[in-house]
Amino acid sequence: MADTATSVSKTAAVNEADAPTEVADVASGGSRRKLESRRKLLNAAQKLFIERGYHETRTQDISREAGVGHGTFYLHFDDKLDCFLAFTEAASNYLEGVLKEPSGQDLPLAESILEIIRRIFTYVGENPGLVAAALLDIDVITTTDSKGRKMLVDQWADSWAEQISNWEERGLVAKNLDKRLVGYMIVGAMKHGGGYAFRDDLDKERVVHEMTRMIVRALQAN
Amino acid sequence: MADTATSVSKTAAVNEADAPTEVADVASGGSRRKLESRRKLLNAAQKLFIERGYHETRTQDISREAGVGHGTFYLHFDDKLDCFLAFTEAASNYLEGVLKEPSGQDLPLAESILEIIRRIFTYVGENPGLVAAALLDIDVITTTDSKGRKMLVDQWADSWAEQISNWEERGLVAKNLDKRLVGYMIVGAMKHGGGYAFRDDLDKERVVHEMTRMIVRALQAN
Amino acid sequence: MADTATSVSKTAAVNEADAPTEVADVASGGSRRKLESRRKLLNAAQKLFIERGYHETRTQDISREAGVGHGTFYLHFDDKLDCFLAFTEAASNYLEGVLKEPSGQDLPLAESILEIIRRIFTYVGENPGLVAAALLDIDVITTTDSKGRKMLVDQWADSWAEQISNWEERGLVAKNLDKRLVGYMIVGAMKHGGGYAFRDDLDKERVVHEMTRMIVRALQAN
Amino acid sequence: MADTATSVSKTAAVNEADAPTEVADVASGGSRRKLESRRKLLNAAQKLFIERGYHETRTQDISREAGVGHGTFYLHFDDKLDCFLAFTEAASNYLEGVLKEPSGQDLPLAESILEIIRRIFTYVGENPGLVAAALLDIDVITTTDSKGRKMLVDQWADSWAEQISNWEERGLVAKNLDKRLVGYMIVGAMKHGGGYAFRDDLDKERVVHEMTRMIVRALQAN
DNA sequence: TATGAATGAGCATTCATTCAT
DNA sequence: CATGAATGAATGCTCATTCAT
Repeated sequence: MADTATSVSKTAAVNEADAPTEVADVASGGSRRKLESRRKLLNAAQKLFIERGYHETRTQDISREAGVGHGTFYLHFDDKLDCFLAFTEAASNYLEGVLKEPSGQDLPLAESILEIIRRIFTYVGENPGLVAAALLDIDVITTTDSKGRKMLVDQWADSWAEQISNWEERGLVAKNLDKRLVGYMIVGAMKHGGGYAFRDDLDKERVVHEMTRMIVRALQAN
Repeated sequence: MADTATSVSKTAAVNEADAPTEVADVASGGSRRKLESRRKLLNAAQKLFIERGYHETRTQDISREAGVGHGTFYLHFDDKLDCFLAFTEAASNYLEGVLKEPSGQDLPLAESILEIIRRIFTYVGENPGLVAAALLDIDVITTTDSKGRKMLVDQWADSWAEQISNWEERGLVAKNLDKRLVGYMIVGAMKHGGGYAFRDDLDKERVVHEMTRMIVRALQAN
Repeated sequence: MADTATSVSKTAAVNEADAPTEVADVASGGSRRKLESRRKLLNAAQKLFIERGYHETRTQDISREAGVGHGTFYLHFDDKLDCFLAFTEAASNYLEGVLKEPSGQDLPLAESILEIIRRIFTYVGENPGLVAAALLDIDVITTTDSKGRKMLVDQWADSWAEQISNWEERGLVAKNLDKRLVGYMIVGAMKHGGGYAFRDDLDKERVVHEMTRMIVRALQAN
Repeated sequence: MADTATSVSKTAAVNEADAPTEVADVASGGSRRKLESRRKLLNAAQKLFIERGYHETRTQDISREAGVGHGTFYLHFDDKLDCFLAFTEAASNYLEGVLKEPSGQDLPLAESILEIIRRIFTYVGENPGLVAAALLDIDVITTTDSKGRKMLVDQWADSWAEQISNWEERGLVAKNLDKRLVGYMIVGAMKHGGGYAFRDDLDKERVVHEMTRMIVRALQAN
């Protein structure tokens, strides 16, 4: 009776029960069914957004791919963007996590960043296209939309800014940087650099190292 | 009276009035009229793409804004993307130019880059939103579309790659960089960093310097 | 404790709370629960149909407003129209009653009609919007629908026709009237006149008198 | 060359070029074509709104029935209601006209009203269902909608109110009537009475006379 | 009985593109 | 060259109704 958990698809965990607010034990009857639908939808959304991009994906396609009725889509999402953002959320959460728990507390900067970037690339590798899609199409909508929804780019830039503050306090990076600006620059660099590496199928390890080296240098004090 | 026409998309001034000086040489009667329409359309396109983005701009709006019949639009552009690319071209040309003629031949790297970035920001400042729009919405379409049209991001990344090769030969930057990758990273950094700076109205001079410093460091050998 | 239930749609009070007195006679356990649901639904329906009209009211809204599951709606009504008609019934019954028992048997016509109209307006006043809504939206569906359901307008016109026959026999109104036609005319006049009076918040007493006067005159022999 | 006129479908003139604002002589090229489309659309709308009512008529059906592309519909009307109102306009105009030019200036009231009602019935007879449809479905939308569009019922009640004022000045009707209220009552009476007469195919002449008699009496002073 | 998740036909509306004039 | 009316496939979203639990 206790802890039925049902923590659906874990692992690289894209669309797992998205932060089961209510401690998620039972998920009795209908609730379980609903969760199941949502998961299907999210999986389908992931697949299609990645393959085709935001504008080229129809809400109907998502429903069909998910194998549920089209009405069901709107049972779970307010609108198309809401679905996109939900799809994005997993990536967002992971990416944020990667930055928040800088592996070893006292690693030198270079190693921290290497670790971060390697993790990101691993994640990206395991969730092919996810990040690329999540980051790319996002521009479609002006950074923050009318309903105040924040795009992944912005969320991630914030995370970087925070992490850089962190490093600054520990004297690892140059002082007086505009962290936000730097955050955006790094996100942009990784997004476009990563996108290119992905498309042209560059050697991952090399890319990871090259990116790391550049970012480390860029951040250094001297 | 002499020296007419052809000035469409030439220098910093993208589609500016270009004072339809008079009759004159190259352009035959009809051709001049055609050029005039195209110019109007491009001006309108620029305005709208910048204000609203690619997807939020209708071809009809462009025609209306330009004050020409809607059919005229398709007299000058194959399709909507063609128009977007034409609008983008001015920026592309300028941006490429900025990178190709690194002001003084023998400036130290830092100064070259400062110069480049300053020029870009000046250009951006003079053509508000142009670059932002040109770079941003582009993601919408997967980098290179079915007709093989290349997006500004890619063009520009290429330009940087070339310039970096250049610097490498002169021993100004680290060796063995994957120039393309670095090109994309810089473009991404500038795009997102610049976008943020623009939106939050940061102090231009400061941004220019911070960006420069970061890029210079990132490229340096040691 | 005696005399319970069944009071749904009985008198002036349409779906009022009807103080679920206690257990008691007729209604078996389950039945009482069912009645309770139905009452909630009818109250919600009344509120919403009046506030928004037929087409602007969703069956889902009714269920939610009633605080019952949406499935429950279809446990009590065949379809949306069925619910609308049930809501309408109370008004219908009352209206019919008003016409059937012309208070004093031997009042002069003018007083009978005054009485009728006053009662109607009182009823309407006590059930704000009820009649208006019940009468108005009805047109939406062609007078008598495929399932042979009769709209309030028609029912009421019939009642008037009957009553006019009555008066005719007693020599109070002109002879040879097409009673049905007259019935419809009166209903129409009251519906639109009443609707206007309601919307513009005219003085009730004055409206009652003016309507009475007009209808009395219209019916008189000479 | 002068006066090309093309005064389309005249007669009981439902959808004729709807008040050709610009004196409508030429209607050169495209303009003529556009007018033609609009007429087709309006004719189709009339047919369908009458046959099926507002809610049961799809904008697509109208386009198909008109033999034009569906997009064309929105070239001529802002939305579905706009189309309905346009369809209604002809009736509105005619009805208003009937009331505004009370044939002989000095006819006795009974004859004026007889004339009015006869005209209306003739019009209705010649445009089967038009008025019925125009008046009926209208309730669907709360009298005056969000865009401030006024329904036929209200327009017509206004016209009657005006005409009654007129008669009052000439001492033909009772004094101190609330003309608006009376206007609505008459419209309601005619709408529902007429609807009934129409549905049950009553003898027109008899209905006209009976209605006239009732209205005349209702309005008289004594 | 009650529930609410699921359904899918249906709908108003948009917009890139074509083409007769 | 220019025009703008016409087009219709496409799309996001709704909602009355069903049904498994």
